[in-house]
Amino acid sequence: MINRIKGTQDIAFEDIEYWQYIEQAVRNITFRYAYNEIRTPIFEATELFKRSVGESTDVVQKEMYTFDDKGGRSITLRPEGTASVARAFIENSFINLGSPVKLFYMGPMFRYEKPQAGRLRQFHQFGAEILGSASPMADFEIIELAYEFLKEVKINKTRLFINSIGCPSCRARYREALREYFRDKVDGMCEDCRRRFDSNVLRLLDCKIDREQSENAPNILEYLDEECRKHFEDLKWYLEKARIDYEIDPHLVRGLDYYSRTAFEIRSPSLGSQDQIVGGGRYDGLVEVIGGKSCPAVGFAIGMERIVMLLKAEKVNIPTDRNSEVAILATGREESLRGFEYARRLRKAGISTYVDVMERNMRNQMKHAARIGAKISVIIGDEELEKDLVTVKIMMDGSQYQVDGDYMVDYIIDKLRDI
RNA sequence: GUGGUUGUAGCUCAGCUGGAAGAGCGCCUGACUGUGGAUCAGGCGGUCGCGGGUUCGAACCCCGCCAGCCACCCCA
Repeated sequence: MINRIKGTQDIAFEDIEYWQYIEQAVRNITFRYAYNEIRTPIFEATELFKRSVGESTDVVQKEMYTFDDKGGRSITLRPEGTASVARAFIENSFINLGSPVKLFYMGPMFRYEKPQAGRLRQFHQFGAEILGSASPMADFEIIELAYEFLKEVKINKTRLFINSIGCPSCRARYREALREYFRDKVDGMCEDCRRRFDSNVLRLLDCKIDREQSENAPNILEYLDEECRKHFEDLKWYLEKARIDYEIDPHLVRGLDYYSRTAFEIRSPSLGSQDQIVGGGRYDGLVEVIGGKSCPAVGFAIGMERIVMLLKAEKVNIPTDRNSEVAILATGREESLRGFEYARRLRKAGISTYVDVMERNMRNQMKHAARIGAKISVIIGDEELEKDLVTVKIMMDGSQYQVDGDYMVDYIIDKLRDI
């Protein structure tokens, strides 16, 4: 027996309905916000992710699926979507389409991590990006879009956290202040913190073990320069006016290197420890880092399996169109031939039609028709064959009607309307 | 990557101190001569996660590995 790869999943039947529901919501919301879909390759040159995500991040250091292809090129299965979008933006000169460029994507991402509920090695993200606008209006729209998406799929109990991590120069000053603050504390802190003191001081803030140590730490918001502060104030103003509740979390430090100024997350109390469903922020430096002309940008990514988990946890009703509408049951060779003919007519009329292909008796065909949720069964036995009739059975109440074969399709369309 | 926990039929799970692999549900078939969700009967289906070891004998004990789950790390 060959099993699926660790951290991957097969999605079918009941589960696939959640995905189709979510994908439909993505299409609805992005259409209404006038975003354009982009599909990039799921693998890219390794260098792209090293440069954009950041050499020092966990994603690049230990979570990438990287291999050499037969030409000796280092290839990596994309661990996230933004880098590819930025690359495509530069490579195809989308900037000439007029700024800003609003894009969305959805699809599989790959990270070599230890799986647990809500965290997989192949997982799926829906993301949106605005490239070309430095305005807090763009930050606002991105957050609003994520917010409206959650409303669209009927997830309610979420909390939005925002922060600003400033521009590189604010951050440099803040880093100094943090080092000053932690200098005499770090020896008593956990091993990770001691390591991060040098490599990434900001990360000391969200250490769960040494939480109390950072309680009185300097707040990054007090180290923002005038422009960054204004940007953050404007974003908050738009959020407040739109009545989108937010909480400021000065410890919110996004993991990926390319973020600047706005960082935000949406978390849900209905999930376990993997409770973050949306992560996003501004990444004004990214496009330049991977070789384009400097271009401000902001975006988010939403974890689709976490949305599925939430829909289940919150018992959101998912519409289903899985049931076939009509099942064709025939009792013999000639009858079956006629059955296929009638099935073609029904399908041509756009009706989902199931044909039994098991050569079993009427009872068992009927049993199966009921099982798959057929609303109507069309019975073709020797009598119907001879008289060019069909017997139409309404499964819900068991009522039956003999109908001329030529009128069958119209008759069934009519009946389906009432069911 | 670290720690904990679980793994027996498609699903949910029994299986005593180590002594012939089971039930319910589902699936297929029949009772029903052309009619479903009911009943009854029969059948298919298991290398007991995998591999070693201990033992006369292992689903059960020991070791390793694999996979799921939980927490950490990190993140969506």
